[in-house]
Amino acid sequence: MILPITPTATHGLSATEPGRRVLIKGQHTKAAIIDAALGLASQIGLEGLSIGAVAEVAGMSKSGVFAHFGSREELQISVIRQYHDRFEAEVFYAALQLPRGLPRLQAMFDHWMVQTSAEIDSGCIYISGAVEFDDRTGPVRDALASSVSTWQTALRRAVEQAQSEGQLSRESDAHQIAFEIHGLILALHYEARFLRNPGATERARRGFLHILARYAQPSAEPATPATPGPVLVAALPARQRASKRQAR
Amino acid sequence: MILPITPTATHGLSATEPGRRVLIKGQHTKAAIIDAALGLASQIGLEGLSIGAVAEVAGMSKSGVFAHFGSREELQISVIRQYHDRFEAEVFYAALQLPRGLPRLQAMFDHWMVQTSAEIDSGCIYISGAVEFDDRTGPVRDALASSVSTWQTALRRAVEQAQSEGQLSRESDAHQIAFEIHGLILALHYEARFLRNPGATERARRGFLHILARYAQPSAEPATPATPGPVLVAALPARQRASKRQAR
DNA sequence: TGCAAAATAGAACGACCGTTCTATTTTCAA
DNA sequence: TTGAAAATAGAACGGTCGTTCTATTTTGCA
Repeated sequence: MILPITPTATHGLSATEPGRRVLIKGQHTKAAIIDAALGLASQIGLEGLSIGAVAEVAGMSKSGVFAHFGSREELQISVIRQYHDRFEAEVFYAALQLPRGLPRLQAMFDHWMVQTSAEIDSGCIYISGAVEFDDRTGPVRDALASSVSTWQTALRRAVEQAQSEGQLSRESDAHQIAFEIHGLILALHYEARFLRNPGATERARRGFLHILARYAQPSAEPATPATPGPVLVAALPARQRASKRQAR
Repeated sequence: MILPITPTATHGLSATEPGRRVLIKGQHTKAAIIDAALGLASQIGLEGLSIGAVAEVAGMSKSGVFAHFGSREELQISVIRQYHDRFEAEVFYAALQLPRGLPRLQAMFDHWMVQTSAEIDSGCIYISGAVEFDDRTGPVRDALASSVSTWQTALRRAVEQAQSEGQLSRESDAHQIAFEIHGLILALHYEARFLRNPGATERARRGFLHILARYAQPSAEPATPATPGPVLVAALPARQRASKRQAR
């Protein structure tokens, strides 16, 4: 999956010959700045990102940081791009190792949950950013929306594959299923991070199983949700990792 | 339902005798300021609330606005209290007119959806505020969290009543159901307000019906919750007073 | 009507912001 | 080793912010 975000000078092939590159020092520094900025933005939001604060964390001067980006917006976009890459690697690519259909969809949700749970302390810029750039326009909002949309499309495709595999009802609406899954993640983030309610993780996991049960194969429509029993809960292995590296 | 928010000088019984009060002009002004501030905070968030901007909207001087609150935090808290009252009236009290159990729960969700849909343009401070005050402490966060918790408790109680009425499975977890409903509202807000995806409203509505079906009492009529029709929504008179004190 | 109290305005403060400009230091190919 | 280019620092700018202080106007009971 290719990023829809337009790449800029980030990718570090340095001049002279194409093919031979020496990572100039400035690019190491820039990467370090972006890491620091991502950490900061996760906590206080993209809007809270001040160049002075980033400079302090990175151990540089304001103007030193600024020179790498040319504007605060470009710094914010770099942070979004970095988050996109990380999210893609740890949630999307990691799940691609499993066979398409339900296992892959389950893995996507699991990794998404792991990511979100890790962000209960750090914060998620896909969520905070959505609130901050609700009614704004411009390149930062565009980068954010495009990044989120890419992920949503991938998730929806996984649902559709589970339908083609005959594991989810073909009559159901993949958009609808993705929407309900997204709601679980948002509720998890809200209740765990803001309200500090324990148990939110387990509720999100159960909610996912409910959705699967609700849309499970029986071609018949809604009504009886296939599994009348209590919760059916942790039926599947709460997490399965084939080989890939752990999230953190 | 009593606000858990500690009341301050807002409630306007003016001096001399208790019982006789003349609404002094300052209190009218203060109410107008809070209205202006709520409108502003809905759009740009509680953190974006600047006294200068509020003053401009209210047609006053910065110091004139400031004098009514003594601090920006107190202004923010006043805004939260005002939103709380409005939300309570239009979502909670309005639903109390319907018989307890499923009809009332359905009405709560409907009014919540109406409220949220109206906020697709204006924004919802329960959602934006949660992101802004995630990892902060202090009175503003406390007021916000307390207000949200009050509503969540009311929602959960409505679920429990539907269980006692035999309309939802008694074995199911009311907390879990409320969590899933909350997720739908959050997803609606995210997709409609940030991503501008059409169809989010319909998906939230369907998701709610799915939840009801999933937790329906196996014995009673499942799947068809009261009114299968499209909107059913703005049926009730958006507000009623007088009988306030019920609720428990 | 008078007059204290309340309400409001206006200017100024220190702090932080993004950005610009100018030096200085560091890097690295020739 | 040299020297141009890249990287970084530091000071300063205009702007906005919450808040304070002081002065003026408005209010509403006696």
